Amino acid sequence: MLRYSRLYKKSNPLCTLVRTQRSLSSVTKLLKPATSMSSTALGSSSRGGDMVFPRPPQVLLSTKFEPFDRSYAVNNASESKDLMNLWSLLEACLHSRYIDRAFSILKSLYSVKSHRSYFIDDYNKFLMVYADTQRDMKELDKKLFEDLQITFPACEYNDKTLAILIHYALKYLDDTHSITKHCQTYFKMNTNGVRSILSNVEVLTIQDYKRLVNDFELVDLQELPAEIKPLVHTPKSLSDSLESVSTSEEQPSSPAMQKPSTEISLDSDINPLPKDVGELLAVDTIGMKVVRHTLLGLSLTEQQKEQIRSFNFDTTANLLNFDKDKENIDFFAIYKTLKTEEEKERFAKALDEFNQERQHQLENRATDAAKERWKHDFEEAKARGDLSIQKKLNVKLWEWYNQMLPLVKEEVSRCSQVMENTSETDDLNAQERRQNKARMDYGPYLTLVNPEKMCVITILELLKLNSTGGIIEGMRTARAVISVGKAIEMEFRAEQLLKSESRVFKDINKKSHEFKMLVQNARATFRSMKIESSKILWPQEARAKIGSILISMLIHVAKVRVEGVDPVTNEKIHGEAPAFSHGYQYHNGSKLGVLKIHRTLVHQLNGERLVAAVQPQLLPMLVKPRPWKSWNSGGYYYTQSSLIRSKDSPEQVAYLKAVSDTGVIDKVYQGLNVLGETAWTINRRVFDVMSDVWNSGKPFLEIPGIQDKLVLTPQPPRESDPSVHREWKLKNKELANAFSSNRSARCDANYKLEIARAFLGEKFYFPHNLDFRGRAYPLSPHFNHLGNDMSRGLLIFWEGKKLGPTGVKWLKVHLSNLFGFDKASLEDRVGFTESHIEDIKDSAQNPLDGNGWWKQADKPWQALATCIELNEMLKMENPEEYVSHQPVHQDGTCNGLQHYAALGGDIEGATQVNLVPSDRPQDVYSHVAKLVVARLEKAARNGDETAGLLKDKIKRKVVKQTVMTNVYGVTYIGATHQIDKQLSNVFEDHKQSYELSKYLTKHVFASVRELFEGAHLIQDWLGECAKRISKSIRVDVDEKSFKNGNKPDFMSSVIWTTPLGLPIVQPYRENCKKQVATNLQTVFISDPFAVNPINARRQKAGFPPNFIHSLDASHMLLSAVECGSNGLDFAAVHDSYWTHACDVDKMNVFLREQFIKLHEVDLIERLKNEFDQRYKNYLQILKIDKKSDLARSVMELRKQLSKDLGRPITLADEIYMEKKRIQLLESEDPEEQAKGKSMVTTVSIVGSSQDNLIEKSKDGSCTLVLAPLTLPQIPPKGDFDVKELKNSKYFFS
Amino acid sequence: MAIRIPTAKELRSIKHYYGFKYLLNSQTHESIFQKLQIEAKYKDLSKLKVLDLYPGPSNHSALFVNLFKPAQYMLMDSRPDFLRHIESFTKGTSLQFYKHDPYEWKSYIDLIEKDKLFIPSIKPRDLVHDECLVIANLTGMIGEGLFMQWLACIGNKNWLQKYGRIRMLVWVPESTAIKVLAKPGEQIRSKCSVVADTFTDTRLIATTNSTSLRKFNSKILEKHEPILFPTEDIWLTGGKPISLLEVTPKEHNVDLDNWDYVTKHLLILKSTPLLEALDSLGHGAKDYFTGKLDREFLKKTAKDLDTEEFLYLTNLFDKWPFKPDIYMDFIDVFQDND
DNA sequence: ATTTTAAATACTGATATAAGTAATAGAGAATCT
DNA sequence: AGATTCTCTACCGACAATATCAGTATTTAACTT
Repeated sequence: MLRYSRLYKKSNPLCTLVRTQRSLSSVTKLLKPATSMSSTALGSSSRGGDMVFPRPPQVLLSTKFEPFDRSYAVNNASESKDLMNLWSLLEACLHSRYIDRAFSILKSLYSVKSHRSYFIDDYNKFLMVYADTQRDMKELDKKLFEDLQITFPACEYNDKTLAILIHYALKYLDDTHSITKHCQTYFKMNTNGVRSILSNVEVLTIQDYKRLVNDFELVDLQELPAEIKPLVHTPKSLSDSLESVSTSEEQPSSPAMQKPSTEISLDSDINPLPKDVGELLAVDTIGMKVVRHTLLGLSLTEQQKEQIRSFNFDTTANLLNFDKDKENIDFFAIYKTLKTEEEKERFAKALDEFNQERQHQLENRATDAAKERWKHDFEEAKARGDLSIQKKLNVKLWEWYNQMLPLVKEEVSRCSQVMENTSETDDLNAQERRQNKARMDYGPYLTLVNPEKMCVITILELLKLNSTGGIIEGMRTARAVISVGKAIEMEFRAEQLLKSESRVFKDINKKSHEFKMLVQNARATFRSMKIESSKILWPQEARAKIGSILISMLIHVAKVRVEGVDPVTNEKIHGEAPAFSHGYQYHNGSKLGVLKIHRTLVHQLNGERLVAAVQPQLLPMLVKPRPWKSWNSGGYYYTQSSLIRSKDSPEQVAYLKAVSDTGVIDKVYQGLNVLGETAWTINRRVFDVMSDVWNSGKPFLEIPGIQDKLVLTPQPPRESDPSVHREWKLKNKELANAFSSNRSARCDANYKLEIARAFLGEKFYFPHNLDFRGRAYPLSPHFNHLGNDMSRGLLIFWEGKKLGPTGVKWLKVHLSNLFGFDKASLEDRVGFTESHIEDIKDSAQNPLDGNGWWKQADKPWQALATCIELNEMLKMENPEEYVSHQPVHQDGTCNGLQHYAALGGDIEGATQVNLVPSDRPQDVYSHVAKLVVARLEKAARNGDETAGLLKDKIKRKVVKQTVMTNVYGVTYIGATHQIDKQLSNVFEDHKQSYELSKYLTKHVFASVRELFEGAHLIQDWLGECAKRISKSIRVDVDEKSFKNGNKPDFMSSVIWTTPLGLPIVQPYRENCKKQVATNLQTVFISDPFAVNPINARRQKAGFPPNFIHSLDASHMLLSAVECGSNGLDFAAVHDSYWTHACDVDKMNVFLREQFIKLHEVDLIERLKNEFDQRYKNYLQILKIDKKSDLARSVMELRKQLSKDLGRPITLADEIYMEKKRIQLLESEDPEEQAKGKSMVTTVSIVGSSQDNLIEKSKDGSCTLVLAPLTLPQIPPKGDFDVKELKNSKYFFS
Repeated sequence: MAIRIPTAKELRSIKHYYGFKYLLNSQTHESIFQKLQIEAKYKDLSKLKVLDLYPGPSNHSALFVNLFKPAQYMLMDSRPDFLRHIESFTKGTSLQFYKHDPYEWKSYIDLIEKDKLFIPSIKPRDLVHDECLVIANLTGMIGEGLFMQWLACIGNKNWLQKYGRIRMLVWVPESTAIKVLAKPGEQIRSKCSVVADTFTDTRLIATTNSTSLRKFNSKILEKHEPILFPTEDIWLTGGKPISLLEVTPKEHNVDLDNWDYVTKHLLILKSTPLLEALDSLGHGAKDYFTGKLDREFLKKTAKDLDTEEFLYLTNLFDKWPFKPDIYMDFIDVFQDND
């Protein structure tokens, strides 16, 4: 073992860790005591009733910069980074059972003092694996004793440790007496009660619970966790089936035993499934029979019944229908025909049961499925004797797979050898030794997923990345290696979850529906716990390394038949070449690693459908997403996703984790769950039309046509002028650009259609998560309701609702809106639709052969869908009876400005964005255009020629983009470009139009400012706050960042809490990327755990829009919750809310109520209070007049101090002193407090000065001083009262 | 009559130099011209046409005219801060001034073909052009890039080089000179030194006497015996050192496209043995080349290769039946269209 | 066996790369003298 | 302290430069006492 730790030291962060200890401790000593900061929390949180604005939890307001939460309670960036790496490595080693190395990692973890109190968690993980391998209780006890007494004396066991001991006692001891004795002891040792021990469901199995309760009667049933109870003690009605089930392991396939209480005839074709899939499956197959039975029991047509009878409910064989020629059951069609609610419910239940299983398969067996397809095609080809030169793609892939597999296995076993130190180390040359050393780094990760899967993943990832990253026939190496690494990691997590789940539940069989539900419930809980416990992500470096290893193996084996021309004989010759080739390309003088795909393979890929590459883990879900319960538990079942998409910012995650389980963001969870629970299906009619268009290969609307290969223009003669050459190059780049954007557009459309096809007739859901501002996005890429018009046109609600009187109206309005006719009153919009009834009918009936009216719409596909819906409706005798599935949108009119107007209280602005009731919708863009024209006219009257030239040219369109982007803080120059784009249509001369644009931009800005005066003051205020915060200094700033005795790095990002309690951390920091060596090349990646200096510019520019977005996100989630709890189906695209036509009126009321509720509180004041708390005691650097009294006294003190110190005083010294002063002031000890009060520092002098210090006196010489961070005063608010919104029907319309 | 040489005093009003550096010591200039043996290279000075690009303060221009009285001496510059200066001091002299941007290819077309103000004679390529000389200062920020393009023009035989092998005297930053003059085996051996080797004879005529002098190839220093001048002679002071190169185009017959591809790619892995480095040339390159080259050669690295060896590899590459499409060798910049 | 010293290795940071500054030009921050 | 030169340039979803070497830090080995 000593040897291991030696080896380990050699190549791991441990050494740096130990190194930094010395310098660290001095820093840690200076930190304020932990108690001092929690007292700064905002009052006591009296949370009553419907609290929309919970107080932010205390941790958020700590003035101490805490990049990580409790388990990351480390405040040194490099240390925390090492910790993350160590954890990741520990996890990997434990999974691969490298006990010794794991133990040495534990030792290094133990040596990190700041982490000491959480060390037991790591130890427990180790203990579990250790116990598993040791198989002897005595040994285990001894080991534990030794470890805790001698090796890790400062570490104390906890209840989980005891749970582990109990579990293994139950497992390894065989006589009742010793089990009882052991367990009794363990229970007595509890630290937080027996219940706490028993709550470790990820340790104890159901069997354990049963034995503890029933057999040994060591604990009472009441002590068990709620979800477990029913499984251990089953109600009478279920006990029979349970009884038979629990013994079924001994008698696996006795037909008699498996006869369930329901009356399904059981055929004897229960295929025992491969062992590793787990017993669950075998049983579920029976479950599927139940599903079929249930479905057949519904009132269906004979045809439908026949469909169901012949449908293979075996999910391993029949997952999603990616087959073009095969028709799956159209569940949606069946569902629609059901008459009674009762039947619908029964159907839903059965479908759900079936889908539960399918979802499980989808997420878990994705790679296997791909492999099976290859194999199938290969064998088919072999059977036909058709292994011709132009092999089918899948045949090739299967061959590659088979050649790659042994290489991977070899490498994996090498890694294992190195890890176990069984390899011969003596007679190795330097090269091999180095390689082995590298294996120490990536080995633990490479051994986690089985080689078969890794091969498949590698192949799939590379194919998927074809033609990405601007490479014409290939991809960027950096992207490839990381993608493969990530995919492996994802697979590992899913596998790990599945394995441990079946471990816990393996003793259980389930037959009856109720019992199954119980198990499901317990499983969900279990999953959540499990997911939470595996919080550690692999370091980017490890991903890149294993990715590169696998890719280089694939490169090595993957060959394609190629054709070439012999330059001498000019004959065609054939040969074999690697399918992938690693090389480089230059871009603006920078090298870029490239993985080229051979042209023949690219052509083949272009011909194939993209089925192979669709990432099956991230499709829409067949069952309701797992509800969000904590920061990383929700969404898919086996694929881990986190509540927010943090941009590699540990800070964001830390703040999120801190509130995750405190209940303050429950509204966020609820809102997301509502979004996730909306069931969708594919609009088959629209799909059919699209499919026709697609297959024609011709360009149509936004679908680009099929294109042949890229043809570049021939090179001009060498001796032509350089400018000609330049033209040629540009031309080619343009061609390539057009080609690849066309290609990617067609790919994108292809993905969408493929996914839509697979989900035809299915019921599915979109799991959501949030971006860092709190806006919601579906997790499934490619195809979702946030997509383009095409995606949206394909989607309808699964549930249908009768239109009713208002529904008819709203459906008509919807169509009008889709045509861009949305500035008129609702009545006029209805009129618009009614005046096109014939067009609608034509469009619906002959979408492609008719007049194609729908194609003229702004959003043609959605318009087509709505036309079809309207057409069906019109067929009804009473249109109000029509059951509609079409989502109807209500869009905020310039939502950002709506929030700004509400914050700023601008009456005129509020009117223009429809916060004020009106009989017509206001159009802010036209209004701004009007204001601009007025300005121009005035200027023209004063003899301004430019104004005269422009004043007739100002249309809504010219200003629209600028007004819109103004909310996002567009700069003067950016806006000029936008306007120039518009004006260049009117003015021929480039120069002139640009000049005019510059001029016009000024007026547009001024007009917007005039209209939204209050809003702009707030925008400025937000910007100023962000600027000051991001340029502020924490008193316990890292000493290392005082590089040249100058300013330290600024480290504080802007952090705030949304009205829903979600903490938001702006992630903008300088990106410090480093080169990391991999097998293929070095790649340039940023370390996600590093904490870098702030990017003040982006912090400042980003804060105003981000703050507004955090508000609109809150508004959306609040509305979602409200709609959800009132039984509405709800979906949203940020500021466009969707529901059934009949519910639009209700939704509108809800969303207005929620908006009012949101803005009733003075959000800006709330924000300032939060800032004042959070950034209390932070310092800023100010420029003050050198001649002022204040400056003089500061200089005086500095002189004095430097005399005492015997050297010139630095900024660092001043900060240090201030830190001391604050420490004293916050001390418990009154004596120290008094000392603090009497202490005078440069900061205290400036702080106590009453002057307005803000950067005055530009002239005259200035001096820099430190001052406490102060934020500017909140600008005055206008008179608009948000309550007026209540009756504004055009607010969202 | 001699042209007055601008003094340092009158240059004081010029504020912006766009990063350009000029040697202002007339004495040094004179010895440079001496060393260059202008009279020997341009036998008939009455036919000599000189194009002076980015002349800036232009005191070397005045000196040149005074010394050699060429048939024509054309200055080309367009930097606002220099315009006034050049205009005023060329007035009434035989110096001509063309107010266009030497960076633009179009400027040359305009000068020669449209305005017909400077017409180089067309000379056969077997000899160096003896009636035309280009003097340029490329010490500014864009300088190095432009210099490399001019070298490429020599390869392409286009731009001014289409009139014959026109010699160029180019002021460049010292770092560029060091790079260009690197020889096989050196650490800094790079594409541009291979280009210079292949298409030109390049001599170091003069360079700043600075500490970084040692970074030059010592053999080159020995052979070329450049004139050394102190840093103080450089106008704007305090900047980086500069060097003067004499670039004499060579006649060549190189398969440029393939050659460019091969050298570019091999030099990325310039210290990796060819055995490995060659593989980055395309799918299966390693197999192809290892079959064609002997083991010892494959142990060499790209930075060790001389011109001939690069040409040999280019030839092999061209004969490769499965060679990749060398015109697809660029990256398609991701651009958003919203 | 322990300490000292030299050699070997690992790690970090700097620099060069290609070769029209893509089309645009002004504000604000960072760096240099 | 003051001028000059970089760096961006509307938010989010989003997606990325690399080889080489000099110089330093650390480890290993070699050697001495």
